Amino acid sequence: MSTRPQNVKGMRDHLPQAMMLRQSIQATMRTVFERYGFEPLQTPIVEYAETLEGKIGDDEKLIYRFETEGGRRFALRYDQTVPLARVVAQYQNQLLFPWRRYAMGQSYRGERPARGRYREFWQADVDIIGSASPLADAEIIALLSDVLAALGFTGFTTLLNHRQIIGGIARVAGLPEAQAGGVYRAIDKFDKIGAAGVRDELLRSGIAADAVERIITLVSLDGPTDGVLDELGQRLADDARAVLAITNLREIIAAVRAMGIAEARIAVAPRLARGLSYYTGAVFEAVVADPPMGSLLGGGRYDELIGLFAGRPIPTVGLAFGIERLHDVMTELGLGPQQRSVAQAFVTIFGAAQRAASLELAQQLRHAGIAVETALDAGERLSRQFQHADRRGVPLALVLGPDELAAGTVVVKQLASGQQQTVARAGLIELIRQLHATAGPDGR
RNA sequence: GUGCCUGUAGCUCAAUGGCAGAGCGCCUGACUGUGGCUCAGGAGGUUGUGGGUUCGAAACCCAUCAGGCACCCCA
Repeated sequence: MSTRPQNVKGMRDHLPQAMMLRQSIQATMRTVFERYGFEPLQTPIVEYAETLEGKIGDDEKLIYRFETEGGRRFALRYDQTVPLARVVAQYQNQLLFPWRRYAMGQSYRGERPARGRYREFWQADVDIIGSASPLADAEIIALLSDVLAALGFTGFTTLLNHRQIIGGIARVAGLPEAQAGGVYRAIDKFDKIGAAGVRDELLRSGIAADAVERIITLVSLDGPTDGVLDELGQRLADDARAVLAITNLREIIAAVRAMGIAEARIAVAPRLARGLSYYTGAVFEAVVADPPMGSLLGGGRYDELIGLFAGRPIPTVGLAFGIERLHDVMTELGLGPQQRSVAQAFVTIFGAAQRAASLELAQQLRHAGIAVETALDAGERLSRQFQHADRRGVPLALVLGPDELAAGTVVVKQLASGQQQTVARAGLIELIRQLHATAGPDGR
């Protein structure tokens, strides 16, 4: 190995500062997921290539594949939904449905990396497997609202649509199924290129002008949830599947309201198309206006995918949080824990004569549940030890010198302010906890 | 996968074909029980990498790697 050290393109190293945020994101999610009764599941990153092939459509070229000497073909998972389908099929007789499970882990896609998009990325998936009830959809939407709120987001909106509303729009415009895919892709860009841009794109793809206008009118619908649904109901009244879809959305929204989700948090958006490859019912995603970032999460109902593996229909609704995007956006917004160090206190070593006593003090604190970093060089000047602790972002430095040892006390110095106090050993743990509890927003 | 932009010290950036620099950061000391401030001094570069053009390349050309932006698609 003489080459320069270099991480693989599109795959990130997460240094401690970033990891503290990532771990807090995951811990927050785990707490909320379990509060909604979801159980953890973990599956291997590697699957047999055949398991993944034929499930996600044209994007199969993005799957990382490799082959062993013996000719076994493997693939890195592309998402956590297909592995879920495999697990459901494989352990059908051990699982109780409806089954709520969550999974956090990395997936891999050979895409061109960009901001908020990486070749290795973590997702947190939650799914309710084996229920067609609109209450299941509503549970997922309520959960995602709680997760985003718990992470500190205040300005997010969950956009809702339904696969059969989009399908109905295409059908009402008189488009054959073959042309529908292009229409979906065009209208999904609505937020990016606007109504005029979508109109241009549709016209350029050869769709008749009057059909284009009908589509634009429908996908431009915006405003209060019930108003949009009423309007859709009138304009799509001739399409039976769309009518059912609208009823379904009304049921979901009624349940979401019953769960107390604020009206401002949700919006019916006929322009939301998403990757429609396996979605069959409601689809949703959450977006923040500032900073601009693609969707933070996306999901929907897919009643057929798991059946491909299980051999019988298993209706499922779920979503995936994009941990990379949450991480990037939260970093830009300054959300999440601001602490720079996991350690709450730094135990200095005054000199060789106090080394043993300092180590003993550190252990005493650790066993009391306080995260402690110690100095490692008894010969280092105290000033250097303070400097090191402060640079590391440890809020407190403890000094156990000859005077303190003689008096049975410890000096506790708050590095941010420089204030220090001398406390009896008996009161030390209480003082540290107190200072930690009253620490400012930067953990100090 | 396609197109465009960028890459110089740890970081942010100068130097437009002619001696590789600044600010911040870092190290040492002033300061042997107290970091940040101040002052003095110091270290740090294969100009992403490889090739080419040229008397001479950080600069121009080609390739490659990495990052960003727009497509495509998505978390």
